[in-house]
Amino acid sequence: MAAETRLRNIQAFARESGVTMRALRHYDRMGLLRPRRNRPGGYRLYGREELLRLEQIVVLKSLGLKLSEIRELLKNPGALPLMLSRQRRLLSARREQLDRALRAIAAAEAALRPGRLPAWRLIANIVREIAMQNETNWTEKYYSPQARAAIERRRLEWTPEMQAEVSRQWAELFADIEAALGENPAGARAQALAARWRKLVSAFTGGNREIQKGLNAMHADQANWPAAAQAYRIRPELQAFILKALRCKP
Amino acid sequence: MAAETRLRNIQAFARESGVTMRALRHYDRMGLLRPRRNRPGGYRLYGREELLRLEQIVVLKSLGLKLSEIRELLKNPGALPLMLSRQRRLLSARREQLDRALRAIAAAEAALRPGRLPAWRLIANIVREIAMQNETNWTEKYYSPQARAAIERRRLEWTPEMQAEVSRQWAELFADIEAALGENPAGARAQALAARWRKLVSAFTGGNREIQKGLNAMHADQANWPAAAQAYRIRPELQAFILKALRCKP
DNA sequence: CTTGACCTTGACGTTGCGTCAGGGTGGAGG
DNA sequence: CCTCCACCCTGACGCAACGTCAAGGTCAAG
Repeated sequence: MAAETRLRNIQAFARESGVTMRALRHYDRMGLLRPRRNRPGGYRLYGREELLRLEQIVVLKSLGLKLSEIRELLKNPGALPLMLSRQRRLLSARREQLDRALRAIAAAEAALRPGRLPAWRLIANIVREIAMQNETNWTEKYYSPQARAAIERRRLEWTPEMQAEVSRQWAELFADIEAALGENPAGARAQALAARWRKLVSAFTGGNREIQKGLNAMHADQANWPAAAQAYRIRPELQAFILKALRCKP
Repeated sequence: MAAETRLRNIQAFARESGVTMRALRHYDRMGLLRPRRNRPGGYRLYGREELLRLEQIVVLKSLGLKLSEIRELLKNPGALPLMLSRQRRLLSARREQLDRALRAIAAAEAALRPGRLPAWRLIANIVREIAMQNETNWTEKYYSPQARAAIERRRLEWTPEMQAEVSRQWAELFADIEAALGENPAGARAQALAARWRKLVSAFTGGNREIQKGLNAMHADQANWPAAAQAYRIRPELQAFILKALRCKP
């Protein structure tokens, strides 16, 4: 019954701890942090002990743990190592996802900046193109295991900036092809486009024949791509044009 | 009224698009993707057009946009650049937060691995120590602007691995001090601990006098730290011991 | 006509609180 | 003693993006 030195009401405690009153009441109800309820009228009273526990809660919450998990962990601290490694894996995965999104945004912004691509559709394609690099599952159909290993190696070598730059170049190339659609595929401009195309392809394949073969097989089979990949497709008229241009000068 | 080539029921469409039926119904109800409802019986029918729109939705969702934002964006594509930059900033912030959490976990795991720190309290302290590096607000009281700028510069130079490593060393040092509490502060072991302490401090300050002065002021004033920072505190007996040891051989 | 696969809407659960709404408590001033 | 005002309490709904039943229509085949 020794009255603790400093027992505070919920408002004062909230101010000092930086946690809102609502959150404190929430933690109370769910059994995560139970203040004392000595006073008549049912007032919550928080002391030093509660402050310490709350700080542990805040730390664990900042690691992305759910409140229920924190509750169990505080009940049984022995589970800490497991929790940590589980959480590390989870956060790593989340971070990868975030990085992909950031790369995609960077690429899309790069493509928008020159003002040459107001076309909504193309933006979606750029974004996809990057996302594609991770969704290797459905490419199994077209790439040999060696080719996929090579792709994976190359992907690891690329920085996000390089990926964004390449995506930007593809976007520009598509825009330019679109603008040149009516021209003669053997003409100078079309041939310049074909050259850019070859350069970008070899940037992706790294000169690897295996990869190039898979890429060709894939493009020849566009119509049969799974629905999820439809948006990666090159529009038929663009494809026809660039194929003609590429065949002019092998 | 020209019947579209391939109109699918919701189940088939869900399979092909990789989006669950529940999600499709959700998108329908909230006006994000409205399928046709020609058939009697009120069946939802999805065609090629819906597939394209759904793909755009999926892409934007993968960028972390909320469904309501996507709806507005598809209504008004001109807002795309703004949305992208807003989203980039948001995701960057979220990534920083994630990195901090990951660093904290790495440090905590490193401290746990040697099996020398079963003490729950110390773990919390490590975690805090790292989090501290960002919460510079309350350090304004102790550090001069120049010192804070220097701290910020040094923080940017550090890789997450370096931060984790330093945190691990602090944790080990605290554990060793704890174990040596009863010994003579002038003895060989205590002096070795003092040396490690000095090395770690100078690793943090980078030899900068300004920072060191602020750090000293801070530690001298431990009792007055704001509540949110209480967990960073060095336990009094540890502090007393290490101070004695440090003073032995200046 | 029945069966079974497929479809519909409705409603509650999840997570961590924000935000009222309606109503008690407690100490100070009149 | 009464009143006032600051402070406290307990619900209860809302949000985001669906998961997960539940109860009940629809459709093609046998």
